[in-house]
Amino acid sequence: MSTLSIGALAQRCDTKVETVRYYERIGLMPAPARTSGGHRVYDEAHLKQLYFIRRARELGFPIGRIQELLSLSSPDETSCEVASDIAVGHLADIRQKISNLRALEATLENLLEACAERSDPACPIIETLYKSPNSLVTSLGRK
Amino acid sequence: MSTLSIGALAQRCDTKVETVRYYERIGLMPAPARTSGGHRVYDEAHLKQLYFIRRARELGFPIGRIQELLSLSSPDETSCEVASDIAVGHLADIRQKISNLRALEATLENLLEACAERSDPACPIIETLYKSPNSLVTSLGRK
DNA sequence: TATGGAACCTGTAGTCACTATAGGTGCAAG
DNA sequence: CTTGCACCTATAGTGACTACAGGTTCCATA
Repeated sequence: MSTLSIGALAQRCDTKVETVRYYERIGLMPAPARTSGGHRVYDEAHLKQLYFIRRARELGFPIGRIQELLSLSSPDETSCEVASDIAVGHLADIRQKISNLRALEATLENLLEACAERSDPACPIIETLYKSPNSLVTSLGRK
Repeated sequence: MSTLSIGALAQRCDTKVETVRYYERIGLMPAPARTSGGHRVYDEAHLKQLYFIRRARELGFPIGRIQELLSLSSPDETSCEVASDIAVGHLADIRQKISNLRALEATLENLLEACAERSDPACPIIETLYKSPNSLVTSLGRK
């Protein structure tokens, strides 16, 4: 029954108006009805879908994966297994990123410690960056 | 004495040729000499600078920060303090990212556990994403 | 010296997920 | 009826590259 303008919809989902239009442009949100003047008119179904999208984005799912998740919305066993697979893959990505960032963190900590303790005038950060080309960071996983 | 083609330079720094040209275009690398036919000719100084840039990128420094670090290359105390400040800021960014990712990791783990234990036919991942609009993830830092 | 093919050149567009701007139009309250 | 905010489209910008198209140069071999 209740309809929403794009601004009201965006506000309810903690999104920007431009983002909603962007989702429509890329086909992530369906095109809504329009007023005679051309303003977009949304309904409850749009609201639910935008919630879904925003929550999935909050969890870091890329838009392609969200498309897949949206296409699984008939709740049977198969779709849950597919959704789990998508989430497992995403979790693996997140863990890889965490471990890469931790390696960076350790390296930077070491460099800063060297700066604090330095005796000669050269800056250990600058010096280290100029040094030989083998990897600074102990083990960065492939992307 | 020794000079390098763009391909040789890129290979030595584990970079792609296109990336080297990109760095030149945005002013991160100086424009090198050219052969009569227009091919770029690099020297030792370019090699060192590209090493520097790639190592800093490996550490996740954004290009703007690398510009700043490059401008500090006269090694006196002041420059070391500025470099440390840049690194401290960068370290803070990294730690923020790590903590955001850990929150995501925990949320996804919970969702996957719910999928494994589910009794009704609905998929907990899909269901959760459709639910109310307050934040799924316990505490995500701003930015 | 001729030639073939790899490496190089420029310029442009695509990636991801938005964000921002310019220049205009609709709508609803007062 | 007017004001002014919300809305509209279209386009370009972000970061750090990557990829392509269509052409040119270099150099090692025959």
